[in-house]
Amino acid sequence: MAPTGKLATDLVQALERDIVTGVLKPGDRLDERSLSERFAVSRTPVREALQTLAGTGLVTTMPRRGTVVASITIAELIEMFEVMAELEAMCARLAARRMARVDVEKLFALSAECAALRDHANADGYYEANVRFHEAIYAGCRNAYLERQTKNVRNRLSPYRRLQLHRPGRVERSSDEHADILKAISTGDAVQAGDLMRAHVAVQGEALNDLLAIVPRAYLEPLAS
Amino acid sequence: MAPTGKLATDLVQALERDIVTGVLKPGDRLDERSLSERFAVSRTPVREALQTLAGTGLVTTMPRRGTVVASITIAELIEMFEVMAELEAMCARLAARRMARVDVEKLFALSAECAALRDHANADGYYEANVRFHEAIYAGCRNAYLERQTKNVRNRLSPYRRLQLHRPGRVERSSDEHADILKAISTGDAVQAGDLMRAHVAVQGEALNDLLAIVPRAYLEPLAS
DNA sequence: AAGTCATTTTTGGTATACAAAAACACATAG
DNA sequence: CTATGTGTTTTTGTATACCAAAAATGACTT
Repeated sequence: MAPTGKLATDLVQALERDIVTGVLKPGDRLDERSLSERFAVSRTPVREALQTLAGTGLVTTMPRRGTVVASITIAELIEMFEVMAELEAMCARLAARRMARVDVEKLFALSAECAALRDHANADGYYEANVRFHEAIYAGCRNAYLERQTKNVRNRLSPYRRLQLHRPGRVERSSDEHADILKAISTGDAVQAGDLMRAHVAVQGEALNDLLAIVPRAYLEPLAS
Repeated sequence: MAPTGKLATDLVQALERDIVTGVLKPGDRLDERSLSERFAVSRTPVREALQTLAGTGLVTTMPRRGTVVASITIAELIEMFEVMAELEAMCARLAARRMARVDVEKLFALSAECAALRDHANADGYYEANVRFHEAIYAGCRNAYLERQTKNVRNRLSPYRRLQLHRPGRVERSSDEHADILKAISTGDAVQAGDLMRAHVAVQGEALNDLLAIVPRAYLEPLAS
């Protein structure tokens, strides 16, 4: 009818946001018809959007059985954290060698922002600042491809990462680690920056056993519910 | 009409193969209608396949301007080799720690296969054996996610990698490096295996300046031809 | 009463049709 | 001769209609 002129790309962005921010939880069904009427478009662009999201791994499409927000098994979660730690370490290592002074200044500001929020018992606020700090380091590696890849893994893990910070004492430790990483970067100690970042990320992966006791059931079940 | 029952997934595989093997070269237009009649399907599954390929980065879709086989600029190529080297190094490092003895035996066989082909002036044959050797190491890291990611980067680089081996002396050196990497893996020296693999892959990236003089023009031009 | 098979219903996959935008070509004017 | 503008053509993007397959439900049989 009224050809909206809006692109299917918008759907990808909207759904991605809903998944990353947790509005849509792993395992949630993504019904093509409901989505099409919710966004006031036909099923075709909805299908294309889901296809794209399936490519990034955010949703899982089982042939003839529909698409759901991707659930990750514990084994996959551990694997992804292992890769994530290495990619972030690489970002930090390269950032220590390549980051411009002016960008390091901005990184100091972001670190201060994190530190300011650490005591406010505001885990969500800290989470946002934390994301900005890490993304500034991704950008600092001066490797756009690495930056994209790292953000992609982060996005897939984000529904699970968010829960991590609710563990007691994690915010404080995280903030301290940020300061150490920043110090290594600002002094150009690439190896140290990489090692610290790897540990900073890996500690979340290592805490997966603890996670088992905290996380809602739906987050952990494999795709076949 | 005749409902094929076959999945659009087949199209992805076919196109992927054509791109990876070089039948379709970077910059080639992928016209939806021609593809649909070539594969005897309608435009819908073709579009879905292209959407999927765009997700993996093998093709580039410019809104309203069609999709082409992804061209990579020199800058992107360097970036991707930088990431590739690190991912493969990680695979080798983990493989040295986790690979089963029986799989190491198979790796020895693959290495011997490479060595056997090194003197046959058969660059394509060596290329295939080389791929199998590397993929065996990916599998050996026992991290399916890392394996997928690494294969993905490799696929995107493959049109450019293939040319590397045609450089004089490269096959021989590559084969020697395989032997050294294998030795480190079989003795469980994880750090050494990682470092050797990183160098093994990175040397191709470092040779990009040489590549400039060899590669066909079409391979290097940015998307906007 | 329970299990199995058939039918119905829902939903995913494909094809076709239509609209809009961009590429192309030709013509005309400067 | 070149450059710009308009009309045509090609092609992408979206909508709708159709078909097939799987899940759900109900009836019949054992």
